Amino acid sequence: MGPMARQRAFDRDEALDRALRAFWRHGYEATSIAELTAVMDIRPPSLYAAFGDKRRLFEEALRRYQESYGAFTARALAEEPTARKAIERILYEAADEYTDPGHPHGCMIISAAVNCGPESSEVEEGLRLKREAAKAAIRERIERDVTAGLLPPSADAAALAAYYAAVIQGMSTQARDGASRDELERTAALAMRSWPATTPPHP
Amino acid sequence: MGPMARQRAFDRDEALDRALRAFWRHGYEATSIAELTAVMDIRPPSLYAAFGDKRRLFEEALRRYQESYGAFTARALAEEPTARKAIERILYEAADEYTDPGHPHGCMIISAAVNCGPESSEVEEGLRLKREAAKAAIRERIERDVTAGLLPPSADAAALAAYYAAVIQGMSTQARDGASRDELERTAALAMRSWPATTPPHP
DNA sequence: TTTTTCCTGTAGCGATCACTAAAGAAAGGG
DNA sequence: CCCTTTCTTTAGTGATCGCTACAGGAAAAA
Repeated sequence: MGPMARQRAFDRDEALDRALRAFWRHGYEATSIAELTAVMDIRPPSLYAAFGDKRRLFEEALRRYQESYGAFTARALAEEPTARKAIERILYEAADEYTDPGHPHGCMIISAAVNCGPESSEVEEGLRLKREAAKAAIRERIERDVTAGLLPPSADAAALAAYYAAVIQGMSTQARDGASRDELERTAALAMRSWPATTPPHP
Repeated sequence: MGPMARQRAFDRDEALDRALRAFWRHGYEATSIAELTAVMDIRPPSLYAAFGDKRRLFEEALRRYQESYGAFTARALAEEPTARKAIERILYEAADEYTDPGHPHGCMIISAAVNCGPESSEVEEGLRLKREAAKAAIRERIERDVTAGLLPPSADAAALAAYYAAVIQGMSTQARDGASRDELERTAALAMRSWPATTPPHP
């Protein structure tokens, strides 16, 4: 065995969580290394040794976001017995999660890379792909219910998925603008009124 | 008469329109003076002499946006005979306008100041107030129809306004992510299914 | 203690940020 | 012609950007 070296003096998990919240609130480009080192309470060399560079720190923070704060959509799609119940649950959990006073409002994947210069267009594109993937997951869940006969064949799964994706993205913007949980729950209730009849029109 | 001076060598209106499109696409902070002078085809001193500074140039571009590309919402609310027709028209015109290949996609007021550092929080707040004003205008238009008896007293004007504001904001995000006009029109159609019955339930 | 190894803080790298001083150039009045 | 005015261009300003060289300190094996 070779000699042991000095150990890290800060909590990597807590530092990552603080970076996550900074990126969540202000976005990728607008969060400077200076602000990151301030909220993480470390100096730049420690940040670069532990996380690589700003891009990799953001990507790791984003992965953690998806596994924690942003995991409720995948959970609902996997656990609920019908597409309708899954989407209803997503909307109401979004109303709760997006307005939680314990962390920044809205969805990080929707709002963390909207205003980007040419140097971070890859970050922008990465988040766009995640939004597309979320919309595709909703569409596939609806298609399953159409195939199973729970929804009429006339139900347009792609259109419904695009519609509910838009509602969710709008709820995120509203939450960032200060909307309350109750207001978002009323939006969720109105959005569910667009759901197609579960019984297909008989011939 | 005093002596006459040298005249401006560039078209101020066209330069403003090009700055507008740059801000529209990349947002306030992510659009640098270097990029602005490049697309406007002028040098920094000409920009500062004609428009003041970056903040004032953005505000003037935003005013022009509201008077041109973004004027369709106010027009619909003022011209249509009912709140329902006004909102339906807004949604379908948004589907068209947000995906117009002749200019950046989405809505500038929704997306131009999402990721802001502490130095441009006033720009962020200014756009937030414009979004709140748009939502309030929708709410007041619905309230007018409730008072006129076109909608049942049970219709929650504030909730409906928040819901349609969220749908519009979601459509803007979808358009920026590459959604087609047809896709947004299907979202508009689905959103209109949440409209309350025009005839109040009789006792 | 000595040695080895890696973390930590200071201090600063080149590049880019928004912005501007200074001087040349264009236009019409005298 | 010259004069005045204001545009234009060149060439920068100090500040901040993401990032890092370097030296010193901490921890454990020898």
